[in-house]
Amino acid sequence: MVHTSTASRALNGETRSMVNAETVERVLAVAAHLGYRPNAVARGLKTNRSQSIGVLVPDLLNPVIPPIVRGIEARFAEAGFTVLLGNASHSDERERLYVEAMLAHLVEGLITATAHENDAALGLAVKSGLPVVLVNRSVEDGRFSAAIPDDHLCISLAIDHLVGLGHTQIAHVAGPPGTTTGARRRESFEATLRKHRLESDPRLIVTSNRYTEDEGHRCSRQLIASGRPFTAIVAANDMLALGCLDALADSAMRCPDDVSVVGCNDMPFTDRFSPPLTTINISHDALGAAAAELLLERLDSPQAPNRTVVIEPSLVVRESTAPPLRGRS
Amino acid sequence: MVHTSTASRALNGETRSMVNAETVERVLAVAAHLGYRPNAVARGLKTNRSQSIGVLVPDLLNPVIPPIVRGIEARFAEAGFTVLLGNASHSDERERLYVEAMLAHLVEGLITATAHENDAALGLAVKSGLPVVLVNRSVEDGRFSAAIPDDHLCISLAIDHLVGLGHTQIAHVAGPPGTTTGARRRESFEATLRKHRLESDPRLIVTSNRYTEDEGHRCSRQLIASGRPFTAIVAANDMLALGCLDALADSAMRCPDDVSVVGCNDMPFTDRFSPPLTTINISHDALGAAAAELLLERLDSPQAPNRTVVIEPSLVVRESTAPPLRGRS
DNA sequence: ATGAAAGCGCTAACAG
DNA sequence: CTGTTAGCGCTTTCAT
Repeated sequence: MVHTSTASRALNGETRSMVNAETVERVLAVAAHLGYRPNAVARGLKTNRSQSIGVLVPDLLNPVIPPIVRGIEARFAEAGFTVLLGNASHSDERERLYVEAMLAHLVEGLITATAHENDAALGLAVKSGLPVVLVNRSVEDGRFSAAIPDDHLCISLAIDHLVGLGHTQIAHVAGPPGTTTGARRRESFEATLRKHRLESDPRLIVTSNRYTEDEGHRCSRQLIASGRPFTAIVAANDMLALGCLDALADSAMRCPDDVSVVGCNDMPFTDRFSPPLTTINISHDALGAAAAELLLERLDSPQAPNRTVVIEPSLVVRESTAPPLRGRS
Repeated sequence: MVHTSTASRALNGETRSMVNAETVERVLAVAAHLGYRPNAVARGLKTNRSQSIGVLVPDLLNPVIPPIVRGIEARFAEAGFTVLLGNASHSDERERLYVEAMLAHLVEGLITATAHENDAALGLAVKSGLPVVLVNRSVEDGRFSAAIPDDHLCISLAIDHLVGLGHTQIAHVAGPPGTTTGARRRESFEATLRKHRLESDPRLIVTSNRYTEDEGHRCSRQLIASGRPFTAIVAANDMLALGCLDALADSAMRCPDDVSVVGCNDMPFTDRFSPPLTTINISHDALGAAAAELLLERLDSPQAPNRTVVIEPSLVVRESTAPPLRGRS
């Protein structure tokens, strides 16, 4: 027979060295025989380490989210952590509730893809001393580590491509200004046009309120209704781009013959749309994996300074872009 | 001042009635003031109720999975439970690891979309006395409650539609035989053809090994190579249908002119494919919600008999189906 | 190298 | 109605 503390030491890899090799073997054998499973809850209570983290997402149905979650989850599974998932459904209230629940379950850290300005839930997490890493979206202050795409490069790849095709009248359907992706891509849009010495007409920039097809549709209609000529649209993401395609079809404008469209994200099946969408590929898996790595780093050394990992996007040319037709405006 | 047990009783809705209303108020006020958050881990240790459940999925990147998870998660969030998510990546080993981890975290139940024949992880969960509910896929024994689509209706809706259009030579790209969706849909395919008094040619049924585009492609090529004439394909799901579309294009056969294709699931964006895919809509949200309800039921009354909730699918006609061309075979 | 004892934060039984 | 006591299963001093 052997006492519980010895057994505990034998079972735990970190303390195994403290105990006689032979005893270790005996304990392990008996444990296996009994189908003993250490109780993570009891351990967590004692050690304050639940071996779990929280992952908060705005909407699982947004196609960019599952690969991010997968990336996070794969890395943490490897590290022996389980993932508590919260789908905030774009509700601040539910977001807060999830953070509360995760805190109650003593998650050791939180990765969130929900960050937006004045994020109360984030404030709560920080106040409670919970390590937080941002993924996909960031916020402007430096309180967090984050894994984000290079928003500027996303837009400049799109514009460079269009300019290379000969476009000079390029419109932008911008993302929600409360998100860094929305705000930064919009800034980059204007900056990149300037770089190409193209005029940036404010009427050719319409801002969406959400990243949805409907909003893309509404914004594009507004663009068309403005009467300002344009031969290409850069949409802040693929969902908006889809809405653009619909609006063009409504107005009997052909894509890419009359208007080229570039999306962003390269979500699944964009290659199968009609026309197949030219877009900017972002590896959302890599985003998730990088966020996981950042949080693991932070758990390891809580004092380390915040870091931002920037994932580099790439242009994917398909059939929604073509040179502008001559003689049209 | 008031003692911890009184505070505990005041804080807990179930026992609140045991304590003076005025005291309750004082406790609540102080708790709020202190930002007190009950420690779910400690409570779990004492009560053996972790207020969490496990959700095991084969692959988050499969478009039918996120809505299922969302459905489950929404219902359980409402009930005050958190969700531990495990992405098994089609690996039995990882599946087992997740079940172990979830057991260690004392989840109160498990919902899994990974069920397949000889599922070791499921066996482990059952042996450990963990309530398990199956979603999307089922297994043939009666050990589990399950929320599944009406597989037979899925296929008969597809075939009825094709027969209505005039097709008589209908092929089937079947799903993996180890899954109930694969096996049952295949049986239903043969049964429904018989119902219509159509010959079921074994060479016009090809079985895939996984629900992927590639497998759909491979199976369709095999169908074409067989030399047997057919004017329509019923694919066991949309991913396989996508592969069919590709294989037809490879062989310079047009869809729907030469061959009609029907998928199953109505995953996101199927309406935007070229051609837009005729398919069978299954509400995966409802599947998830039903599974959640079944597990909650079970947690409430552990002795209740197993139930299977069957979600009714519906036909969505788009442009990948048309009457067969006359004079062709 | 192992045993003994205490305690993580909470709740449940038992008094009072 | 409220306080006291004990203990969930584990880890961690502290002794031995």
